[in-house]
Amino acid sequence: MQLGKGVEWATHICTVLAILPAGAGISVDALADFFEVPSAYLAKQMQLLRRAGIVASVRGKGGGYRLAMAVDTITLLDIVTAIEGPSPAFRCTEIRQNGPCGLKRKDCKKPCEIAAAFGAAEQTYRDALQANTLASIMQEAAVNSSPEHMTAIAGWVQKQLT
Amino acid sequence: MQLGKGVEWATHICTVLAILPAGAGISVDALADFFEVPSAYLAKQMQLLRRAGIVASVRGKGGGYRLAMAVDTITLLDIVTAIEGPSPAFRCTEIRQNGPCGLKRKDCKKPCEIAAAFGAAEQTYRDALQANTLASIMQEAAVNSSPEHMTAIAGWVQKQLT
DNA sequence: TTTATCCGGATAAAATATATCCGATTAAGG
DNA sequence: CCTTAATCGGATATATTTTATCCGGATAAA
Repeated sequence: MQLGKGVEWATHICTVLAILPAGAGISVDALADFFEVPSAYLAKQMQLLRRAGIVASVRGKGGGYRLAMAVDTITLLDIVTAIEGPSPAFRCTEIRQNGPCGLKRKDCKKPCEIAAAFGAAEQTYRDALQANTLASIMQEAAVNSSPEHMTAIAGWVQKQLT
Repeated sequence: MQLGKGVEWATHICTVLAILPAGAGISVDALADFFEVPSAYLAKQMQLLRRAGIVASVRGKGGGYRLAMAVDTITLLDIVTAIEGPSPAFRCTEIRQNGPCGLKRKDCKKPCEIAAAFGAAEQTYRDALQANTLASIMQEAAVNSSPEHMTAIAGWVQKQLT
């Protein structure tokens, strides 16, 4: 069970978009350079974020991506769902309906105990992700980072806008 | 992010092994028939369970698989870890060390806030799975199942032992 | 018009999940 | 001892997903 790389990329990128001046955008190529990830593939992940309403894009020269929501309303769950889709990790194929002792479909309106347990566990996972907003992530990062690093990032962002 | 089918299969199969008379075993082919899953592939999953110490196998005629641990000591987490391996779903590739503002490796002894948040969320998931033992799953199933279904399964198991 | 940028689809390579097969090994039973 | 039944382990094959690239089109600024 693995999350795609896009989840890590998208989350880090949201933290960069979060420090953009209001109204400004930044290009996919610039973001790809910043993290040294393939830009063509990153572009795909950015489109997923856009379709989820997390970021917005502006076409044409001087365009780019910016956040489309307030940082305290974007959660890690939002990002994961945007990139990975909403389908749960545990796939119940209803094998209890198979074989010589298989149950009839009408007797399977409720999920089996196993599917229920996995579903509940995944819900705790989603809840934990939802408790982390982009704002809270950035606040922690601000506490843990050196001032030099933060000014370096701010300087790089500034340079992209010229 | 998806769990393999083996997780579902293995969990259901453990519930069948749990109702075997002490010391008895059941073959992979019989288990595959019971759930209508491909036996050759199921055999692979059973080997993973065996290497994890969850089940034991007896070779030769009359052999087969049986549980190797008490039902109240086998958790869903044990089964998932046996089948899927121990590696976490979120893969941190340390992209904070990349690019023009990349951090030095020595400044990255602690995981970043993003990796930490995902790690904590996965821990809640594992904790939730660990809270479900095979015993508790079977107790719930006993409450929810019809007596007819349970006797049908018991009868099928009996037939395999002859 | 030129340049920069996102959009969407087509395509392809790589990795993983799914599935099958077969020889080796082991044990029960005649 | 010999045959038969059964698992083990490795090799192999197929399908699906992930990762990645490319290109033509749309859009907007200079």
